[in-house]
Amino acid sequence: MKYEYSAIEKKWQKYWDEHESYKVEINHDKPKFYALVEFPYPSGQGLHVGHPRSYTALDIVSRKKRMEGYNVLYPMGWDAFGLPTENFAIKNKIHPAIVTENNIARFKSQLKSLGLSFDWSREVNTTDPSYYKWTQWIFLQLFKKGLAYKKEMNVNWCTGCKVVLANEEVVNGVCERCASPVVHKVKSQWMLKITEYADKLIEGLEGVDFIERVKTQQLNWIGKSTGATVRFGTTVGSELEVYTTRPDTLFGATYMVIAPEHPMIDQYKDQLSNYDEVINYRNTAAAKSDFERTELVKDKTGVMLQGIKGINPVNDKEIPIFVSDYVLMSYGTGAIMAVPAHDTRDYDFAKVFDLPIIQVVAGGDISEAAFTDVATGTMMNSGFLDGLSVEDAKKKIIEFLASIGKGEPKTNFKLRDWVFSRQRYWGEPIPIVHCPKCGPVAVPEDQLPLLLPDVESYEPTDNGESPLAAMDSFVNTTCPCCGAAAKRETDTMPQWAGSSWYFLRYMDPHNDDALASEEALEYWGPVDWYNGGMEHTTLHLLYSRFWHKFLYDIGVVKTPEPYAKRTSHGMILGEGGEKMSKSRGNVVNPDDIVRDYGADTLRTYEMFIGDFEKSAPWNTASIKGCKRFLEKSYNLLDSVVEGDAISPELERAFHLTIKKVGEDIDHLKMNTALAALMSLINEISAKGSINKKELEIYIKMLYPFAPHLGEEMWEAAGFEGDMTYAPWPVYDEAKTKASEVEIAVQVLGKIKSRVMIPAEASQDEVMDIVSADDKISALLEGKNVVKVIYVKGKLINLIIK
RNA sequence: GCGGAUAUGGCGGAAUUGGCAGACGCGCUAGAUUCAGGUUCUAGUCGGGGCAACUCGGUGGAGGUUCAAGUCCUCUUAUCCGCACCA
Repeated sequence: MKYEYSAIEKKWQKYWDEHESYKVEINHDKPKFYALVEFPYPSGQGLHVGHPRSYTALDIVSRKKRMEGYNVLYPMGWDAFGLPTENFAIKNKIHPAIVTENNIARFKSQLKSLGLSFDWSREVNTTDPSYYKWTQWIFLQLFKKGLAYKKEMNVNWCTGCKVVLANEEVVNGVCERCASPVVHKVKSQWMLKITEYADKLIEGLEGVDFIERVKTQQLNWIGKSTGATVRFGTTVGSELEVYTTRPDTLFGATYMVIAPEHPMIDQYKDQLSNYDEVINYRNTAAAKSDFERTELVKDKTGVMLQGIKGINPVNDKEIPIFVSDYVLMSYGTGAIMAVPAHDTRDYDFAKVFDLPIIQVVAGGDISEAAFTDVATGTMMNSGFLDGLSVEDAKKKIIEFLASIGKGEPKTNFKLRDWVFSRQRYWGEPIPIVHCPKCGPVAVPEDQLPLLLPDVESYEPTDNGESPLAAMDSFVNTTCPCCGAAAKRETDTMPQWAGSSWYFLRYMDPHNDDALASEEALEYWGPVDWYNGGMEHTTLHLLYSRFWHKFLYDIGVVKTPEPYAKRTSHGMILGEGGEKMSKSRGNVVNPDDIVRDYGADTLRTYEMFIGDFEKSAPWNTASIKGCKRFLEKSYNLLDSVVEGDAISPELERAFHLTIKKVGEDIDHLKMNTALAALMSLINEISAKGSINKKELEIYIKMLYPFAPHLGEEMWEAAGFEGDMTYAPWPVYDEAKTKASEVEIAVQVLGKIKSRVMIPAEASQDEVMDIVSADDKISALLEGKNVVKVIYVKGKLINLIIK
């Protein structure tokens, strides 16, 4: 029989659609399993071959879980707000909603052609007012709890997209999306206090099953450090507060540094004899782009303040204060105490300006480099701290500083609050009214969703105002609080908003009274397995954990963490091993592969391509191996014989394969699961026939990988019942063991022979068999066996003299 | 600079976690089938030596631990990915 993949795949896709095969409802009689993949941004380019890698992997997991009796929720939706759509709309004069609709239609038909077992009745779309109603609702809850606030601040302004970017979206000083230079602008922005959740976001990582590098990246991004604030005196009377993680080195502080933007510069303008020089330096530093600033890391620059000195609280010594751009206004207090002997950056600076370097922790060679090891050092040159370990010295100095009112313990984070405003059209309107009397007021919840108005032009404005600001009928309103004339907020939310909670909406997507019902949240939460890309570790994953933790705190969701388990897939690269991109011209379109080889072949190939977590280059030539494997599987139907039990010749192979395939799917090792199935079919081919029972088991194992083919074979072979819920085969551990095994015989660690032995043989019995082996007995001639190492069922190693 | 990962045939990649390196697939070679191309089937395919049984070498490089190392330790090289003056 010829494997007519195209007809088979269309037939079953239609069947699944008509029968709503993967639709699920709450069912308390079954254990639930919630599998989630990151929903795509429906771009104009259509599906990329990278998308199916993640979707197919969790599709396989989901299909197996259904067969194991789980009530499986595997949903899909659209993260559809965003700049590319808006830019396309501007360029082609089509409303972004229409563009979005078209793109979604294309994506959906592409996804359906891959045989993914999504419950399409739960499809969500972040741009749908019935969806963003709840995005806005969550924002209002944050606002009411004081976690959303407006602030005049220096923001990252992308000169290309004409939009404010979050810190997370700026990469090496350029826009992550369009690579245009990013400059700083002062604007009033909505902010979300993610920093308030910094500790909870760290603590929550302990209880979840995330791959290690995801946890590490989140920890690094949050960047918690513990130390102390220390208040130095100054010769102009006031105090200068610094943050340090090394209060133990206070005796070694030989100068101080403040950031160029530090307010004390202007505060003491009159006392500064070189004020002009300092301001000059400040302007030069400000003119440097983020990119230049990072490029010039090694060459320290700065200016000494003339007329003001710092006073070390521990010994009352006067020390100079410098202005330098290696100190950032945005971290700590914008000022540091410099301990060149024990900090690399201070050391570099001290060398440039020829400043004294006083060693206060023993160890290392201070003439060569700063000594920064905190684990081994002992304090020296430090008065009452001398002889203490670094750790003890930290405690003691903090106690001392506290007792004289000059300092206390302090924790700092690298994480900043989330810049939540965007001056663009295609996003959720922020539901706030600005009243001249009452200030910013929440739009009443019964008025949600606050709809995005139809506007003539979506063009971003050069002055940085949102396109919505030009629309008077939207802007002018009355204050919900006092009724006075007021103006609406015209900023919209960033794309990350809708994706920060979409997994909750899947649980109950059509609910108009709540983001999801209590029952649905209780039953489906948390997500049992979430797979997505590494590129979302510090953005989406962190943001959505933050929102979820907030919703937990206000009693909406039932678990403190949204995702019980998180895995990541590697990228699919172009044939040459480079990233697939339009400009390189190496993009593979999944539609072509489906047309030329079939969806099941594409699925199988993407799973077979290599280790799921690593990137792998695409290779069209290799696909045919997977096609052959599916053809061979299909051709099994031609050689079926009767039989209601696994035949003895294949018994062990089947039990081993059931075990291997099942375990490999659970660990996302799809490549080796497929290798095991290929080996099994090779054994079946060698035997020449397959019986009914064997075929049944084989189809069940093949089905999660190639569901269309699985269904077709299941039907053709006349098996009863719904393939989707056919019970997953079980193996018998005892039957995976062979009665006889071949072991390697080593002499002095080198393999010299192989012998067959009974699997349960003792070392003495094995020795008897080995001694009878011609090759070995020849080697043992005239020698003494001084030691024998026997590894059961694997090898025996004879040490002779 | 700091942190993490990776390095195995011509290629993608396996190796039950210290126990027979190269599973599975691609490609390649030879043969069969076919008018031919494609398909399919059979055999072979890490390198050196040998007609062969066999033998020697071999997991980026250099050392080490061990009866035994792709796997553990030390040093080193290359590539990729994070972070990047966070005090």
